[in-house]
Amino acid sequence: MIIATYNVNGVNGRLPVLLRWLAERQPNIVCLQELKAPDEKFPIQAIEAAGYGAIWHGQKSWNGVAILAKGAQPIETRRGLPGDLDDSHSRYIEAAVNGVLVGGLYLPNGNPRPGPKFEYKLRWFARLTELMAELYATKAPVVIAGDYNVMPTERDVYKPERWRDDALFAPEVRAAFVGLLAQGWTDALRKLHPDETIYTFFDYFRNAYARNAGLRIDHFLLNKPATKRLLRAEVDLAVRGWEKTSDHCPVWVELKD
DNA sequence: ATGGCTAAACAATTTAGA
Repeated sequence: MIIATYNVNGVNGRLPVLLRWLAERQPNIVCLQELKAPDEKFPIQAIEAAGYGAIWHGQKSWNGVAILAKGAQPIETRRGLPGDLDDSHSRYIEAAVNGVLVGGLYLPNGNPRPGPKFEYKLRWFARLTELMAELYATKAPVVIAGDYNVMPTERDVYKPERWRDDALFAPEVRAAFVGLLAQGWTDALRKLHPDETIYTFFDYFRNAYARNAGLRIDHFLLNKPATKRLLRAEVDLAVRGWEKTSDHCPVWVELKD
């Protein structure tokens, strides 16, 4: 079973790229982020025509998350991150598909730092940490995938010194990620590629993709039952070179069926 | 270091991304 995450950066603007990638990769489950569309503008007809059932939580202009399942309807288990009724951002959705619990997240960017956006990022991360402490204990496989907007270590940044004070690499944010790992979660990409340079995002600016000036910010965290089934973890780098593509690459793991 | 690119909401610029 292939489970993927893809920050599409506009699900409607990106639809041809998304459909081509779905056809080529044939993932069983897909978490999408940055739909940038309200619920009624989600392209459900095209996604169903591609063979996928879906649930989604949209928002006008920004954010927005979805979960797709090939030949199945995801069973929604949660929509929105608990812990703050005033948080109106669409950044978390969760579903059960074929015995696996999948959470798809779009963690706040947090720039500029310092400032209210950075404070929001830290609060959101703290709420996620609470939720994931509960989810970790689930007996079934749990996969929390998405755009975490954090480079966990220096090797996950093309030029660490330039990002030192950025909200994606700040000590508080990296510490929060370490806090998740301390709960027991496995960073799937890093576990299977301990010594490789892995990037999942390349800025549209400055020809970043061609220069391999990337960041690793899209992650898969697996609980123990999921980790036992982990076979592969890869980045579909070539998609970043397609026409009208997202600034993020699709990322995926394969779990033993 | 800086400025550069892209999408969406709008209907020419602004906001946000990372």
